[in-house]
Amino acid sequence: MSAGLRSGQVAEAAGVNIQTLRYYERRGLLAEPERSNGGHRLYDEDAVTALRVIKAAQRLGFTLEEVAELLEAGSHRHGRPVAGLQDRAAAKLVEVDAKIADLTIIRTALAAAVAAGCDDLTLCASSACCPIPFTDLAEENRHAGPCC
Amino acid sequence: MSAGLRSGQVAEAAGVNIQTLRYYERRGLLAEPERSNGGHRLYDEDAVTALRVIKAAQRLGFTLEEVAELLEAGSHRHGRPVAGLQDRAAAKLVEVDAKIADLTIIRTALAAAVAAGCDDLTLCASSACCPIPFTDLAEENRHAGPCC
DNA sequence: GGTAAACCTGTACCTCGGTACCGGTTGCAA
DNA sequence: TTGCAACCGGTACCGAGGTACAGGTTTACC
Repeated sequence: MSAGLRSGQVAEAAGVNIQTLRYYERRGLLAEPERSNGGHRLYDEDAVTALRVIKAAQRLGFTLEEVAELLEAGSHRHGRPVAGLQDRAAAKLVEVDAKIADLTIIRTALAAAVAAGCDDLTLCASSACCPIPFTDLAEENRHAGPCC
Repeated sequence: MSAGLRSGQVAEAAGVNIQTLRYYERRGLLAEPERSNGGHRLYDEDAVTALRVIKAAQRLGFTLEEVAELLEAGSHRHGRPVAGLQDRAAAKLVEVDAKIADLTIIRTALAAAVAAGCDDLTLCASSACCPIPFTDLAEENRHAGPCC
């Protein structure tokens, strides 16, 4: 039997590129695996799980840097309290909510543009009866005032 | 009276960097303005509007490339029918809806993680009674099955 | 033992939307 | 006229998350 998974197998199993494995290793997200005599990486099953965790965290909106910190925080929590998953998740929740709110406004504007039959940006911008709230969108002061 | 707006004034008025003006000009998003005898750009008021339009379109989720095409499509629509704002907005609406759906799932997972008091990613991944649906998030087959 | 696929390191490159720096010119006001 | 801010073109760089390629070694199988 083989003494571990080859990098190609791990990449395949986790659905990532082989280069990405090495990239994560460089970034400190993935532990350095054992090596064969010839220097080939030999992973254990946990590596696949680790990759899934990373990908899940990414999908939760964390950057790779944040993921690295989270893994750090989880593994050796000896010393000062690094803000853990708990706190970061709460903070991220706020971010995600904001993003959803943003997208919802955008959705509304898009839907309105479709409904109104807008077909020319510059025309719309000057026609003043166009449902795209240009200025509201351009500036950061979003309060969804009526346009026309 | 001055014969037009200087680039600094336009940048200020539209809330963008001067370099960004030139960048947009290079990308074909902003028309090349008049020049002073010495070669300084002299914009008219429309330039500010144009910038606002670009920024609005960006906030609607269009890339600069798409914005450029939209402006092209709007201005000289002589010849084959380039898909206009109408169609693209509809397509973009679908994208935005998908993004919102994604974020909503993420939101739910984050909220669950906070509620359950998760504080360690790797622990959670192996504990199997953690509310973060790692596999569902990692893979693209999202159907929000229950975790524990 | 031969050979092809997989793997290795290192480095360069990609996209996207800008931003920064450089050395030189112009505009404008005192 | 002098001084300084604003502007010019050109080029390089940022950051995030990878991806690609070159040139060489190792593994696995027949």
